[in-house]
Amino acid sequence: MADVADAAGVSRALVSIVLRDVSGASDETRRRVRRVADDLGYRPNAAAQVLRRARSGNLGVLFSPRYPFEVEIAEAMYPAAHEIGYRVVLGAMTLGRDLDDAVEELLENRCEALVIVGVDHPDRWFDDLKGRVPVVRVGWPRSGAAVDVVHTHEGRGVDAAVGHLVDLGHRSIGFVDGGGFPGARQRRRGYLTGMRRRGLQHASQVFAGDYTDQGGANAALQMLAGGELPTAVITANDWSAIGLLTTFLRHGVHVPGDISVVGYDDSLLARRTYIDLTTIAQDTTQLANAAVALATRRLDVSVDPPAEIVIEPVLIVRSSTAAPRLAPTALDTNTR
Amino acid sequence: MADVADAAGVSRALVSIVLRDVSGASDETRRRVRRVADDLGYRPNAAAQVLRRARSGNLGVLFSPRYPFEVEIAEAMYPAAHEIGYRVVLGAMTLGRDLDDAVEELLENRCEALVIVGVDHPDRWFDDLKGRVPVVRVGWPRSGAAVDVVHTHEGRGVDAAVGHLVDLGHRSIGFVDGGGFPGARQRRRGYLTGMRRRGLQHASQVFAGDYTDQGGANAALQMLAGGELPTAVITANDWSAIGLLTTFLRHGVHVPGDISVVGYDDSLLARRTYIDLTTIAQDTTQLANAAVALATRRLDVSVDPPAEIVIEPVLIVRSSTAAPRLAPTALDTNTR
DNA sequence: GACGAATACTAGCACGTGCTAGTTGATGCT
DNA sequence: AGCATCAACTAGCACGTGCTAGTATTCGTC
Repeated sequence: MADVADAAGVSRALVSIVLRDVSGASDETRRRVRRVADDLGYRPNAAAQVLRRARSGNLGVLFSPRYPFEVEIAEAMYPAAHEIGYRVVLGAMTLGRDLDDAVEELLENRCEALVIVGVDHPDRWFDDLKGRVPVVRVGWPRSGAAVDVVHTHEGRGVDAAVGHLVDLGHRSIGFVDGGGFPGARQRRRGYLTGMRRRGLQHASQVFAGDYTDQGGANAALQMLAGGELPTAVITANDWSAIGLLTTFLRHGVHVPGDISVVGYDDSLLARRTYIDLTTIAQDTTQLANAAVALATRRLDVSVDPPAEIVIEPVLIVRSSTAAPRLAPTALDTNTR
Repeated sequence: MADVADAAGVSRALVSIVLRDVSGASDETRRRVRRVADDLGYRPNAAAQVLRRARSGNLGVLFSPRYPFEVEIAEAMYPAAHEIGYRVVLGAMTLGRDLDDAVEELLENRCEALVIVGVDHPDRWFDDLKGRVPVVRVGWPRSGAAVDVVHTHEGRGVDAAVGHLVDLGHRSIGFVDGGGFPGARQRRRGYLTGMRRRGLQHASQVFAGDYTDQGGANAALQMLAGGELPTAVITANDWSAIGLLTTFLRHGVHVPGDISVVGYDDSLLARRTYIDLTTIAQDTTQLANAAVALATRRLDVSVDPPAEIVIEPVLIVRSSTAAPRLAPTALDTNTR
């Protein structure tokens, strides 16, 4: 900056004024300083800016790159944060780099608030962290921790899926569970409640799962081994649905001919024409905007009661669901 | 830091000495200062450190979250960078946030070097950028730009795949192209050369693709529409293979019964038991280590000739490839 | 022509840290 | 005792920026 000032023949302070776009410089000087800065390839030093300014403008986003839905949320954080003048700092949790490492780094970078996507940790941990920096959890319903939370109304989405399938004529509807992952319990509850509400509690079947495609594949194998298949399956997320669907196809079970499949998340994969999965959409843009809103609100007023923003899910009907066949078909489960 | 110094009854400089773990403090004081720092929840200010130190220790990694293989590379950068005392700063290219924005941000964060994963841009752009900061490209073979490059020996991997299929007895082997994406041209050339070397140039068939699952799915549809299927297909990457494979399954074409499929990358998805894809492995750990090595070498000696590190690919045989059926089968392409 | 007000610009401190150049006090050696 | 050496510690500057408090200069008004 001093170089720019010298080259333009003005003071360092004036360069600062011009580059920050605040009043206090004539249009002509403004143009000259801008030109000199460009010519010299000047680039502001973010470290010095953070040091000097009270605020860093950094918003830390913690996520696991190996879970595609978390990646989608992280992506959606960019426009959401940018809109209100914050910049996103990604904190990836990968092998050999756990949550604590990632948090430590973000705090050292003076992130003003943290958005934590899909992390399961003891309430106490969140309470401790919350004492040091505003924290917003995304994708996980309110727990015992007094932390701001944004999530979709998990249960209602699954309930809508049950309704959709029942309307199509299905009665035997299975559910692939999400294990201990974010929102999984709520989705399972939504399924069980939805079935009960329609007098189908006796037809409820929950299969183990863990939000991964592999888990979905295993669930499919379990169904195939169990004799009679349900006529429809709702899965805890899209990835489970992909694994399940692919495994069914591999065994000659047609979707939706033999069995209907519903996912959850409306991830990019679900929209592919060759998958074309009926699924429950979580609006990542809305989730991200809400998360940013909560985080920045905490910065202004340190309101005590933790907030909870619930986004409405929307059922997206594609071609992986259809009416069940009237007569049960002999299944060729030995195809491979 | 001043607070810690006051609380411990020592000077600020001594606290700095203790926390940086350099000589110049007694063991007893060391312990006391450490305890006080912990009690006060002291956390070094990264901005101030960067400002004061000559070097930031930051290594910028540019990638697109929507391409899973790039995400895997980015993940692998963490241990590679950490090992030599660098910290990774992720620069994500997403919708509405292009390469230039991401680069700008990383430079403002005073990244000492940039690792650019799978970006196609004019040579001139890289040459310009290179003038400002050391740049290493990952996953893209050397181009006209005088920039350090790390990639696998693309062609050799595909050639090995052709050999594997020919050994199994295949003669009609198709290839799904990767369009203009990183390494695609080299992979296609490897295929064509591999076929020619084995006297099968007349049986070469290249189908359009773009490294996406959707592209693979389209290629499969094109093959199905084209009448006689090849007995095996090599795809430009795993995602193309997934789309292709799923589409085949959907149309009642069994893999590997009716057609063998080979991918490229050995991504996490290829390893799933329900996919179990024969594929050409790119060692992300090796790629990441090489990238870090090149980047830091540039920092020490500004050597002129751009370096190129080529990693050997390895063919991983799984269950998506098998010997072709002797008699051509009537294909039920109307199943759905 | 004097004066207040507005405009255009500058001097210099502060942010939190690393590091150089010290100072102090103890120890060993002649 | 006198001196060199060393460990243990401290004072204070510098990094690049933002911002407050200031100084010239111009302009409009009576």
